[in-house]
Amino acid sequence: MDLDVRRLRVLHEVALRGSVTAAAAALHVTPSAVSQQLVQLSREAGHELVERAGRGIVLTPAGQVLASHAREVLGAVEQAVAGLAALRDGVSGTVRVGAFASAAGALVARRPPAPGRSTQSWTYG
Amino acid sequence: MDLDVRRLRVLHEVALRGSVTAAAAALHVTPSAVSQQLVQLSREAGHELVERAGRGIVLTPAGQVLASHAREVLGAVEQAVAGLAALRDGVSGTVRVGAFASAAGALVARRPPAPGRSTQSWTYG
DNA sequence: CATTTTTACGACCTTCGTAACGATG
DNA sequence: CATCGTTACGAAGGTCGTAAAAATG
Repeated sequence: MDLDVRRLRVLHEVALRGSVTAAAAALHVTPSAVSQQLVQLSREAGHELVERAGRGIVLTPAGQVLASHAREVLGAVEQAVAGLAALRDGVSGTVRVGAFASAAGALVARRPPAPGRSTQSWTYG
Repeated sequence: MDLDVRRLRVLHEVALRGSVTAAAAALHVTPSAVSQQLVQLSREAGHELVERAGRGIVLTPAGQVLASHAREVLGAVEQAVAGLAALRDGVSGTVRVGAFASAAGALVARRPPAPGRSTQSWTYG
């Protein structure tokens, strides 16, 4: 039981758009896939996350709580991806820090890695 | 490409323990599985994350950066799980907020949900 | 009856362990 | 040569789409 990112994204999208169909369209999958992921996620979470309301669905309180946490997780993942992209573009990194020290410093508004330390993580982007 | 939580946990464990074998033991899987997950993760990340150093391995700078972000993601997931557990134990939730208002207030050291709002997330545990 | 969600089912993909191999001190 | 990491490969499990069914206004 690991609360997979993919499933959390599904829940987030359902919460955001208010329907399985709309979430499926946004995620470029079928409503069937979204529905199945929700079943699996609620099994993992130990709570019913959505319930039918008329022709659509609404999130249960547990679903709203988990959706809120899902946004945190997705944000952290997004930051990780941004960190890798920054690394790829040479904003950070061992070798290029010296070459781009001043430019990087202005860009990130943070101190560059201390000399002698081969790597250091700081705010990028 | 979604930077799966399971794979980030593998990287974190490798970073923490300094070897594939030790990480595999901690995760109750074989070194083969850890090695394959690292290959897949580095493919997704677009960076080499580890490199052989003598008989063991060391993280590359990119690996260290991603491992740092992995800790953020894992922390967020952990909070989500804690949130669900708290919900299951009745610390939060729509119906029980009124009944346990003062106890919950003391327990969480935060204001309880405003009356009239059916749900609200705040610090628990 | 149109729309939305869910379920049954099969094809495809992923992941793991075993076993063999390669690398290193 | 003992130990650590990687690769080949097959079995087991997971995920998705199609199609059919169920629910609702």
